[in-house]
Order: sequence, then structure tokens, then C-alpha cells
Amino acid sequence: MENLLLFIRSLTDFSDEAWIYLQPALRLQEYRKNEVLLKEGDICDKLFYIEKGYCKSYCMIEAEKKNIGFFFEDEIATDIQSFGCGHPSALNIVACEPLAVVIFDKKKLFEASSQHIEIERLGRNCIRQFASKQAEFANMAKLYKPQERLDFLESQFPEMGQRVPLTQLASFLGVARETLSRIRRRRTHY
Amino acid sequence: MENLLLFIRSLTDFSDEAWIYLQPALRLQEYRKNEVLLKEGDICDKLFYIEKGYCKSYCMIEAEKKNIGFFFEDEIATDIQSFGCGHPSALNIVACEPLAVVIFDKKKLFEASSQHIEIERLGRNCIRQFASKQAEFANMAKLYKPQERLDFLESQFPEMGQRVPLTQLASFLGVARETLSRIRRRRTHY
DNA sequence: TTAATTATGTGACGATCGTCACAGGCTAAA
DNA sequence: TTTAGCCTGTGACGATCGTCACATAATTAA
Repeated sequence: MENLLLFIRSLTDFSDEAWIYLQPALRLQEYRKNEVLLKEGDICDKLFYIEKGYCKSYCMIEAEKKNIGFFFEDEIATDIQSFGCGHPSALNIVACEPLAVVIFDKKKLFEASSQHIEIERLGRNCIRQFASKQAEFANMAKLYKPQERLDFLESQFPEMGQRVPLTQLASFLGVARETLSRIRRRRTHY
Repeated sequence: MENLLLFIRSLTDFSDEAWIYLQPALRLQEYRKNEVLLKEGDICDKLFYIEKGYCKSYCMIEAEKKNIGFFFEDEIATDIQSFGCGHPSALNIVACEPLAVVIFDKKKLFEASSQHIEIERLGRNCIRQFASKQAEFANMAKLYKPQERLDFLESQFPEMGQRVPLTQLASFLGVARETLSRIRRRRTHY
């Protein structure tokens, strides 16, 4: 839990008292590789703070897995749309490696938020950080060609380029697996 | 301001008392068409609630305008990255029509947030809504081909298809103007 | 109103990407 | 070690997209 507290304090002022009030909303959980954190159709009422390992979100479009996002150590993973609005999720979240997370329970988190304004403020800052990242990815797709997208990703989010297998990364970048393979070849030959 | 209060109350419980505490952070502002709300390089310390008209955000990539987002009535426009982190903005926001907005001043908003937890909660909900929309656009680019993107946009955000000129919409969808024109032609001929 | 500017439609053509097919390499289980 | 399954690299080829060019329509300014 020490990592989580450091993460929280990097986002916002957070007293020891607030940390105590927050405890009931938290629980440690481990997942094996390929284990499911969130299933399509379920309502996402959790935030997953990642201590170790990484996971991905994907959705099925015409019987094909499309990777939406990858989440690494010291990040929050969730389906922001389902979590926020309370409707069923359109996507799945699965562990890509053995995974250790701290789960924030939505209901208990909201109760804790009412008891301590620093927790409410933490929620805002978590979502803000999440939104910033979403915005970057949204812009990446709009602004750049496939090759430039890979450049951008490797410079801004080096973990993705290094830890995510090519086939999965391709679907995240919105290109065919073969195209990404050829982009890599072109670059290593210079 | 009545529209704004309704908007707020659609997002979160909000007492008359909180509304009074919020007032110092708000001010009405009008812009002419093409007038600038936020300039690249400036730090974004405002949220713009749109009462009438619409605006867009764009950035310059190699001397070319790339449209990032469009914001219509009853939405919040801002640069979430600059507003959240306090660093200079990489994008511009300009009015696309005569525009009437309510400006939230960041500093005063944060002061009001400390005074009333409902205002803090409002902030969280505003950002959450903003994040959801960002996520949808990010996914749109990854999941769909250009033609499907237009279908998606017209079904989920019909105002964009109707009010935004083709050339600008094309850059938002990440395709050439000519391509979007041809997609439209193909569809109207069925 | 006219003139200037900007937005849109369209054809031609080259560049890029997606799809299909198959080969080789890596990993994990028998 | 062997086998099976998955991931990656690569060639061929058709589909789609971007770019350039120019014509026409719509909007704005004079």
C-alpha cells in the first residue's frame, strides 16, 4: 500500500487522517496472467491501482479483439464511462502479466469522499489524470500517421513499446499487425 | 446563468447554498466569431461553459491546422492537460460562431471548492464527463475506418455532422477533406 | 452589387495500408 | 526432446487514402 500512498500524494495533498478514512474502500487483489478484471456487460464499480504487472482493456468488434488501452505500474485502470455513468461496460480488462492491484470500491469510495474533502479531491485528480492521458491518445490518432504514432508512443510511453507484444500494440495504434512490423523494420535499417 | 445551473444539477446534487458560493468563480463572456478563447503557449486556467454557439480546439502541426475537438451548447470546453497540470497549452480554442459562455476561473473555483464539498464534487463530475467524451473519441479513431467513424459521429454526436463544415470535420476525423467528401457522396447515392 | 475569399466536388495518380498466404522462431506443455 | 500453439517477418496484390489540380458553389468584404 505504500506505493499507493506515494501515488496519491503525487496527485494531491493527502493527510494521514484522510488515508485512514480511505482504508475501508481499498482492498488488495492479485490476478494470474489472462485473468479477467472486468467483463463486458458488467457495470464497472471499481478503480484498479496497479502495483505490479500490467493489464489491458479491449473490446470485441465483429469477433475481433481491439485493444483500447494498456495500464502499467502506478496507473489507474478502469472503464471511465461505465464507472462514471453506471451503465454496463462495453469493454473487458484482463491481466497481461501476473498482476497485483489495489481495488477502490466505488460505493465505499463515495462514502469516504463525503467524510473527508481530501478524498473527494483525490477522486477529481485521479480522473483528471486519466482524462489527460485519454486526450493524448485521442489526439495521437487524429494528428499522426501510423509511423509517427509509433514514434510518439515510444517517446511518451516507452513502456508500451517495450512490454506490449507487437500484435497487440498494432491494434492499439489502429493499424494492421503487418504494417507495424514493416514500420519497425524500416526504422531499424536507418 | 439558468442554463448553467440546470447543467450542474444534471451532473450532481447541488444546493442553492453551493450555487451562491460558486458565484465569485463565474463570469459571463461573449466572443465574436473567430475570436480566441485560449492561445497556444498560454496556461489554461479557465473552464468555458457554452451557453450559445460553438467553439473548437486545434493545434498547428507543420503549419497546418489540426482540429482536436468541437464544443457545443451545454458542454464544457477547456484544455484538460493545461488546466490540470498548469503547463502551457499546446492548443488554441476559438469561437466558430458568435459565442456566449460562462467562464469558471480556476483559482477562484478551487477556493470555492474548499468552502463547499458540493463544488468539489461538481469539479469531479465535470471532469468525469469530459473524460468520457475524450475516451469515446480516442476509441473512435482506433476502432473504426473513416467511413465508420462518420457513421459513429453522426449517430452519437449529430451536431458535429450538421454544424461543422466538411473541411474542419475531416481534420477532426483524421482524414483528408477529399476523402470525407467522397464518403458523403457514396452514402447519399444509396 | 461586385469582387475576393473560402469551402466543396471531382478526376487522376502515386503512396500507403489491409488482407491473404506462408515461413520461421519462440514458448509452454507433454 | 518433441510437439503444438502463438507471435513475428515477409512477399504479393488489391483496396483505400492522400496529394495535386482545377472547377464550381457559397460566403464575406468592399
